[in-house]
Amino acid sequence: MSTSEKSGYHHGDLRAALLSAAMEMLEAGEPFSLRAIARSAGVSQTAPYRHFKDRDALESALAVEGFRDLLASLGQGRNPPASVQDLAEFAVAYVAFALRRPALFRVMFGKPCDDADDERVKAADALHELLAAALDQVFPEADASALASAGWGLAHGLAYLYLDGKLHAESSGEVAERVRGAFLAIASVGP
Amino acid sequence: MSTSEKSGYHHGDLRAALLSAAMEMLEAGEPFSLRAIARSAGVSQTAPYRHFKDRDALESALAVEGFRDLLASLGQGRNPPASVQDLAEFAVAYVAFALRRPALFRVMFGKPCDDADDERVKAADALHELLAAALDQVFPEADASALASAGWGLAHGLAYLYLDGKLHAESSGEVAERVRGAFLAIASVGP
DNA sequence: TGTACATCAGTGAACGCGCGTTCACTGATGTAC
DNA sequence: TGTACATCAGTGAACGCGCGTTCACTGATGTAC
Repeated sequence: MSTSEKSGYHHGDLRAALLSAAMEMLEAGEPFSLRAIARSAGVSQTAPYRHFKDRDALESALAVEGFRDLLASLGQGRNPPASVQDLAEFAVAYVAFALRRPALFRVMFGKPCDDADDERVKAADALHELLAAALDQVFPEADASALASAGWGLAHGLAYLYLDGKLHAESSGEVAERVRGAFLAIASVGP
Repeated sequence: MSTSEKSGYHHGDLRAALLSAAMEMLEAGEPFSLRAIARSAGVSQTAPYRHFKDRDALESALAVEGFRDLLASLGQGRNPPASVQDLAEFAVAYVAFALRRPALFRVMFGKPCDDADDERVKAADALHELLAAALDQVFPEADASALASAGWGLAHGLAYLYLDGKLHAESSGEVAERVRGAFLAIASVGP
């Protein structure tokens, strides 16, 4: 951030360049390493250490960006949810994000949060809160926390099951339909 | 299997010994590699190649064992489910398994199934079918497939969220309670 | 305005690491006659 | 029963790999006087 703003230095803004190179590599499904990123940013393999303490730091920065993007795609073009159907669309968007950017999704969630990285923890929490707020809006009388965990868990689990090939679908449209169906099915069985 | 039965050979049953060494290492949270497993089985580092084509083959064998164990712990000491409460206990058991054997759980689910490995695919399918059957038993009139995906997704997602530190709980008892709560909460909101 | 100095971004060579896999081999077990 | 042979489980050395990280460095940018 602070680094990103001064430009005109040697490289201009290596930090941002490294992050976007890393994103591209993740997107392309290439294996992710400091050296590869440096290479792809056209810079010596030790240059990243100017901007990131170590591999983990870079990974966390990516995760933070990922959480922001995910939040954005959950929110964009959507009114506050008012019905179970609206909530199902959250799940659909969540799974779609995971399938659109699988490697990034794995980086975001793939390891226990290091409590050390404030930004990362905050970004994950923001997601949780968004979901809780959405559920609270639709079911103000229910236990929002339990519902939020359930909604999140459901979307998250379906995302991973599709990602890991345990559930199968032909197209992204079919995935969306299945996710919607699962969400509505479980929300309507009642005790 | 065929190999496991003849004993009195050089080692007796290296295949089984390697698998159980691998399990122990996973259980102990140690990084998993062919060499480490060979070492820990007290055998030269190339010996495993007698029994497993490559790393993937060994990993798949572990996954298959894992699926069997998971199926067993879902079934054991349980009558066929008759209510939403019973189903919630499935989810509780599922998440408990994941938290009890996190590294194994990641091996089981951590990568797209290679269609090549029949046993592995079958083991994963067996799990899916068990869940579908359970749900069908409780809600015979509903769309069992959508419900099964939902139930599985919910349990799977909660498992990963706890595993990756995105949800937190003090004790395994608390996890169980939260999972149960989430499951019952979402199953009772109705449309 | 010009010079001397401090700061700091990026370099290039090198370290040690464990890994998966191959190869030609040794030596124990089982089998045919 | 004993010998000759085939089979196959396990050995040991070696390959090439990319990785994260360190180190002392160079050279460009900004700053004080």
